[in-house]
Amino acid sequence: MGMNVSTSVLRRLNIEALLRHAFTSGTFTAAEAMDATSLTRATVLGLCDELTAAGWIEEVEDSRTAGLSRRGRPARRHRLRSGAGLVIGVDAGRSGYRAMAADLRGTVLATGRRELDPDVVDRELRISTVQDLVREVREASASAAPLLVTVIGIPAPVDTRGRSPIDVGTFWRLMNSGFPEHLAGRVVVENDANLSALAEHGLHPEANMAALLVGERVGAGLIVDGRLLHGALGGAGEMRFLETVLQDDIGAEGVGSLARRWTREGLAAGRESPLLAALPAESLTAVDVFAAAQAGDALARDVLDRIGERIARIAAILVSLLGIERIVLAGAVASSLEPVLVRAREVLPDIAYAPFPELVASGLGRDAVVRGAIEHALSCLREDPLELLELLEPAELPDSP
Amino acid sequence: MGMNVSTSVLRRLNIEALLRHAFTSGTFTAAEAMDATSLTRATVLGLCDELTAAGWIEEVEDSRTAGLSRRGRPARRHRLRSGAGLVIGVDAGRSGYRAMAADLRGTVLATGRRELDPDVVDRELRISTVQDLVREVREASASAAPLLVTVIGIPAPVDTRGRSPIDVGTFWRLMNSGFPEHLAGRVVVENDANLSALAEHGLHPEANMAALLVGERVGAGLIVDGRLLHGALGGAGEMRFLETVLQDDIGAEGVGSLARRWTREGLAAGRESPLLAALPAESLTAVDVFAAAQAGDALARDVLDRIGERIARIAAILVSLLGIERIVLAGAVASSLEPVLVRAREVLPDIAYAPFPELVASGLGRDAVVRGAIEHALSCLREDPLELLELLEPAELPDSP
DNA sequence: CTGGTAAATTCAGTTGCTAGATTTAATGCT
DNA sequence: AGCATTAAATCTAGCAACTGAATTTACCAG
Repeated sequence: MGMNVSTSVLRRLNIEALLRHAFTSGTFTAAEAMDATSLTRATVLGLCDELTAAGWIEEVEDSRTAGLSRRGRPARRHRLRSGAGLVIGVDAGRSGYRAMAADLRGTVLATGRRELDPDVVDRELRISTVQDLVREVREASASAAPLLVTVIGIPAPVDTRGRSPIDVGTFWRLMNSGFPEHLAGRVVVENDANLSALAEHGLHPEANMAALLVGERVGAGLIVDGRLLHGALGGAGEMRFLETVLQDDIGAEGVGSLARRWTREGLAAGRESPLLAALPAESLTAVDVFAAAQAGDALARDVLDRIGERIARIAAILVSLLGIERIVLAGAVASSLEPVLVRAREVLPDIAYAPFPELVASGLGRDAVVRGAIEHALSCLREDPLELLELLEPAELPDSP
Repeated sequence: MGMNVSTSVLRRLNIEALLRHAFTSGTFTAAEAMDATSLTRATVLGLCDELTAAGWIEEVEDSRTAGLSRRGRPARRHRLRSGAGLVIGVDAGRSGYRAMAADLRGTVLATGRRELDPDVVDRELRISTVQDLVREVREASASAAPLLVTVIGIPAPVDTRGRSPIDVGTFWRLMNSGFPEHLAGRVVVENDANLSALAEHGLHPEANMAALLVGERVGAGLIVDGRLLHGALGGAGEMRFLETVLQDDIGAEGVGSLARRWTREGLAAGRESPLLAALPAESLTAVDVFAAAQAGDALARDVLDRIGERIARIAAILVSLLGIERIVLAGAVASSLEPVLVRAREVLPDIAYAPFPELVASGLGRDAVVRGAIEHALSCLREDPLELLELLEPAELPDSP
């Protein structure tokens, strides 16, 4: 059809504003959109009709049927058509991948996962695994909607342009396996801790917050003044400095690693711990330590306390240097972290100044990164709805369904 | 005078784009503006005429007279009229104020200063001093141009909205003395270290850099991903965490303070230092220590080395946690800091990982904050040229020629 | 003086918004 | 049932402001 190729600047601007309103608010009336876009009713309704015809929004029950108004002519109501597009989030971790497909309202339609041998260094394999997984969740989502954005979280620094630095080994390069070139549509690569931060930010928006991804290593996703930080070479949130600053050689080791290390050291130093001593030292995990502490084991409790103190130190730095108000600990062990956090909150007043940051454990568990990926995909859309709309334009916008 | 009150959205947008181009590029031709704004020649020239009539831009010698083109009809050239507006920057320090007035191209037209007793706690006095000083530099600038923006740098945390937290004492509140309510026009309050960072950023733009203001206390201005960080309560750049992290009670003490402290401690511990021991302990300053080190005094050199090591620790944290690439040390002592920086660069490889940040001393000396204030004022204009244009509109933009 | 180049100017044509009048949809009161 | 009331949708003319193309201007070189 005769859809003008170079749609006027103004028109684009207005469509964008309306679409953004549709993304942010749920269902909306013309009057609300008029407030949001400062356009006339005539214009808003005209655009709504067009967007409806194009399939981006849909008309829902009017305000009276919905019980929202009593007098006067009922207002027509529209909302973003959740099925207008699909987004996919992938947590491309070291030892396994998780993916989710969601609609435009963030409703998860399908999930999938793959295990990977963390020690196998095979770029091709990682790429094809992600390709497979994306195809799988897309099919499982049973949605004919076009795939708008795919966000991939990787355990390596990522700069504002999605690139990872060349590290001494090949690890980062392996993790950031050039996904955009090997997947269809718009692909965004982001650091995993950053995505956790976005996930938590989505649940509880706060302008200055951090997510600490505490698995085998600690990595932070930092949100300051409402924006995610990347830094040179994507280095923001890197925690190696702890090594020299805290004058030990522990550095950025995470909860898993520290729990094992300090338990072994304690046992080697002859500490009594019937529960932990009974376990084979080689297969000892953080989960065992948490369980032992729960059961009252003194060594286990000490270990968790030390971990809590370390978290508190990190918190003290983040709150002072960056004005962080809320720190969320995420990762597989997040749900067990409460005893660690209790200790951290306890010592914080001794090593930092008020106001202290809120210290909480993530409720998202293993899904934090994937959820963040979905969240990020949706916020890309919210920020620039037109760009995406144009990505598909060839087939789109012609005739009403 | 029939200028439509609600000038069309599109028109505003285009004027803004053109004005921004005028701010960023120096002199420009219609063709350049067409590229920048993606408008037609007809439109660009129309807007140029209007803006010229309104006094915001001016026509300068054409491209042939300027020797820029040989063939064809010479292109008309325009540029921002530097005299169209005035900006003022103030460094409202604890013990004295400095101010500068500059035109729209950043050329300094006048400077002024006032000394203040740092121990006098008098809000009214501080306000009236700034009012005086602003009036003084404005008059000294001999410019009839309207004052568009005044930026004031203060030694207290300032959040994104220009507010300082209520501290335990009244110091911060005293520093942030509600200037916007007591000065004419648009007034922006910003932290002094942040302004130093902007000053350095203006001279040598780098997306990830920090300014360390090292006077009696250390404070950092942090620029990450090209943006200044503020954090909750304006706390970003706060260095108190050093106190507990480095396990000493020195905390955020600056070069001046540390030089005195460590020299006294050295002397008290019986270190030999004919040069420094000769000076009265009470009036000893950092300048004396720098001079002694220059003259070969061993104690003085040790003190400077220790300061250098401390700077290196801070650098190690900033580069790792935030991906900072360049750290500029600013403040009154900046010009003497080279020996400190030499030591800092020397130890950095031992306590941090490559790539190391560039460590340099500011060349701006005592003017760093005021310069940053001017820089910030101009970038406010660059970001949103229309807002300012509208602030004065009453007399402006009346009839078409 | 003429041809060539590159810009400025002019002007009709078009887009897409706004403002205001009119119409429509529903309820409540008499 | 009929009519007033409310609030929205729709229709219409009017207009601002941009684009595109044709035309004119400015200047140089030969």
